[in-house]
Amino acid sequence: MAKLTAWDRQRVALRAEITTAACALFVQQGFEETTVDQIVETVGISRRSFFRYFGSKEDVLLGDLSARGDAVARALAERPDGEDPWDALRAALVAAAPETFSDPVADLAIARMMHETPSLRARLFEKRRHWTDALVPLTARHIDAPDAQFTASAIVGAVLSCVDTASDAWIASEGKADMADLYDRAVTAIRTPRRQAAAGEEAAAGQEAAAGKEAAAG
Amino acid sequence: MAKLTAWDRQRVALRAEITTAACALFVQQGFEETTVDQIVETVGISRRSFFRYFGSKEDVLLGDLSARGDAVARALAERPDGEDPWDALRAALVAAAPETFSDPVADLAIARMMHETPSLRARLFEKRRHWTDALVPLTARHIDAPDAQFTASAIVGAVLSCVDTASDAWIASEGKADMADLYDRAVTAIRTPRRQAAAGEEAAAGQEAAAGKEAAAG
DNA sequence: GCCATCCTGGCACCAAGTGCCAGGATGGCA
DNA sequence: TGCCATCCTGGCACTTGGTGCCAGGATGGC
Repeated sequence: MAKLTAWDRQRVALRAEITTAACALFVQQGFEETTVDQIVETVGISRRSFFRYFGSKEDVLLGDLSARGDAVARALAERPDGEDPWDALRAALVAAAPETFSDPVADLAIARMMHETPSLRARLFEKRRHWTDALVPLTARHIDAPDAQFTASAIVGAVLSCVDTASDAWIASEGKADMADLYDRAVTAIRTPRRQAAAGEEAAAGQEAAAGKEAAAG
Repeated sequence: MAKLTAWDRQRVALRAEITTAACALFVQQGFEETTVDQIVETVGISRRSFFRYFGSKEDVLLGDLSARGDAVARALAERPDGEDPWDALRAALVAAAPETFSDPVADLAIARMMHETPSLRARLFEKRRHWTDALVPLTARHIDAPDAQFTASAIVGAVLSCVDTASDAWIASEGKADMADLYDRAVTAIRTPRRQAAAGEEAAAGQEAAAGKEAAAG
């Protein structure tokens, strides 16, 4: 199967070299301040070739993120049938964690950069949107309700939102906090009822309409 | 106070004219397929002036979104002190609803465009990130816990995620569904316990754990 | 009527991407 | 060993969004 030609080796090596050089420049002088021409010059390849290896400057940092999304989806697909959707998603996230949020030190700088650079955030969200598309149908399988698809969308959205919240806190903690713990705390924060009255009202609002009138109130 | 000079009038009128012309082109041939030069030519102004009125092509559609965010923040600030954060946020959203998600027909096309165009989605998320920054401290006020800030982040994130889910469904329904109803259903979907076992485990993870010691666990 | 202020257009410029084409390295095959 | 298809590369030209700069015209207070 693995017939590695000289091209393949060269390609992998060059791709790695570009990534290394680019990351060094990014960390050193910032993402937006680093131009593709600079990267190209450092590595010693042509501008045109760079864009053959990476579709965009952002892809140098976000390239393998799609693969990570696939890993989560694969892990989710293997969860047992009757499992609670939250548990299934959490397990899938953890299963893909070795490549999702481990890595020791230098990743903090990268993470902070993604956190602070608009164009990186934008691409990140874009990739994550594809995760969502893959995750929603797989999650719907864990929900028995007439509107399983809708419920699944809401849950997947909330889960990814919790991942975000956890990431933010993780970065704020200088990478010292534990990601899984932060995630669990975020989920707890949104799922724990804060007042009984509210819980009662929301339960009543549930499946059936409940709205329409509130819309008019606005 | 309102000393409207000829400049002001001209500015407002021109801005509106640009918006109208641009939207027409966008709807007609798509957002990405429409170039700034085309817009400029239709309106009869210079390219340079266009970018004086709108910081980017996307801003033509997303320009007033920051104002909407401010409206939500203002509404949230006026909520009574002891109120449940979810209720407060919902009320704030509804209070700002007249400019947040009313508008009858043509908005569906715009909404769908925002939903489908990557660069628009990106800017949208960017704007919404500013909402978050404004909303989190205002929400923390409604939470009494040692980690109110973190909890508030999680809740605001989840609420906006629900708005997203609702928007998606609203678009999917061709604008026929009721936004407030969809939002409530999304919140219910993520806050309703699906299995008791999971609830117990999550509750155990809860409140304490501010930071620090769990870091070692990682 | 004079002058500061504001807005405009036009120019040059930068950075990210893309399409196209010629040329060189690679590897299968005779 | 030589031949040929394949793949990759570099370079060029081009498009698009966006910005800095500067000269010139309209506006409005005095």
